[in-house]
Amino acid sequence: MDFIKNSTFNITYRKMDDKKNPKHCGACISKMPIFNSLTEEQIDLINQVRCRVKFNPGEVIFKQGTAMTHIIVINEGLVKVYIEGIDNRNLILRFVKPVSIIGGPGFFTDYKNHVTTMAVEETSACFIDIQTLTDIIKQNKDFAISLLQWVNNHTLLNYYKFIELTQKGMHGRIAGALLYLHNDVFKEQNGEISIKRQDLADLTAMSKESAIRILKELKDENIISVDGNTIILNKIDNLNNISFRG
Amino acid sequence: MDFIKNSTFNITYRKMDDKKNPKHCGACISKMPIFNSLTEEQIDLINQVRCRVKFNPGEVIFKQGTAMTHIIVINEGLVKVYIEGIDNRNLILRFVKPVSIIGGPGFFTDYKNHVTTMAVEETSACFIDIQTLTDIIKQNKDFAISLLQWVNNHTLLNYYKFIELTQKGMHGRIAGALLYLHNDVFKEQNGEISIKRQDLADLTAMSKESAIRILKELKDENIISVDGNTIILNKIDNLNNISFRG
DNA sequence: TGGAATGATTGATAAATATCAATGCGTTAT
DNA sequence: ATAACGCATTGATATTTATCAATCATTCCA
Repeated sequence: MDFIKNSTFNITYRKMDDKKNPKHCGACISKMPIFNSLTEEQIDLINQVRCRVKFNPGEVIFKQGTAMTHIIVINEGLVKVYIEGIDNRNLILRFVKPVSIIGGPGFFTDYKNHVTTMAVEETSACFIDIQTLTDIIKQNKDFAISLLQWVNNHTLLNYYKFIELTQKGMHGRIAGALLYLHNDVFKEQNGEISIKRQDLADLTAMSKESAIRILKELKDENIISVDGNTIILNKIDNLNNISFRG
Repeated sequence: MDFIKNSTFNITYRKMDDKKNPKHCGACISKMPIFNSLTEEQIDLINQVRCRVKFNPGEVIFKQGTAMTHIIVINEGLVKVYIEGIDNRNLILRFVKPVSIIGGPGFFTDYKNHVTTMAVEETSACFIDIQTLTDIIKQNKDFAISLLQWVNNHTLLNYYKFIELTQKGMHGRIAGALLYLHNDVFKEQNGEISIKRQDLADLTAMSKESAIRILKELKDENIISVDGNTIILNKIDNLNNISFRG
């Protein structure tokens, strides 16, 4: 099971990320409230069908437009979830860190991926096929309700994002994005976050140059410190004010 | 049941909208795919607990921030669903016409209304309490899946809206909004739609003056005709082009 | 070690969009 | 009738934001 035979080239190679592959995925699942209602049997079933894969930074996990055959659980690393929009412009919806599930609005609708998911750091993810998941949902109504709760939570975040993107100026959006990264993505890292300029622009729906300029202003006012992709938030209160004022 | 005693003023008055109140709500429910999987008993239950109310234009049905105690079904009229954002600016998420259900992301999460729903035309709506609906969901897994499908469909529309609002210029957004109103809201009305200027601005996340100016340009090019709140789409292809180009 | 590629930065400029103020125009209330 | 109100319109202007072009730094690779 841990070794895969590639018959085309007649090579036996070790399954990727095998060393860190825990014996049973109950450990991961226990960290996600959405799976609270699963029975032992259902967890076992997931454990049997799941497939763990490692991705390097920049590698696409799901591509927008392809068939949605699996959902994934991020075990390690960091990924960004974004919509590929007009003229090669992307809109980053969120960053996802371990341990979290990534689904999509294609589930129960057209079974397509409507976003692209890309590894930002070295990432390992478990793939769980839609059919298994559907079977479990049909067996377990509490799990269905958990899913509804999960989706509704995301809808709520989308509502906030609508206001963030359409009713705030660039300063407010950048401050909001930095706070989001601090509070939700790079927690417990002492106010230190890490993001590429283009990603910051894609997260706030502005041009890269504009994002850089706002960042520079914040740096000049000592509200943040910048070193490459690392940004240190020196004055959170100040950022909160800027974000709030818009 | 059709008459309500108001004890404070000792007046017996006819329940609003009583005349048009159908005997049983099966008729409405049959028009909404989301309710396909309900049993006769479950439809009867909804029929017993629902409460039909009429609203005048401009009246708020649900107010953002209040407790979410019911979902509604729009039977007649037209409502707008919008987020109340910053500095009294609103963002209209969608218009809803009969027969459709209006829920919200508060369901299964914090049980609050995260949007405001307002009647645009004279509207009648049936209120169904959350508890009854929850009971039915727990009885009927297919209904739970229908709900998931419904929510996911809305998420997908929200994704389109993200791109619409953040990656298109004002011309594209106005054209897109006019086409949305034509295709989804004022269907089968010969290309004639009706909307206030402020609502068009709130739908496209721009100032009212900007919306008016774009509208005037389109009128000067004979792409649309304007008479008060009535707008006639003369050249749909042209609007599609403008919307597509952004 | 010298490109070549990638990403960050800056300045100059143009384009997009909002704001402000004034006016007009119906409808409603007194 | 007249005032008051809400909504639409227009012009002038200010602000916001994107684009373009050039430069710089860093890494990676042959």
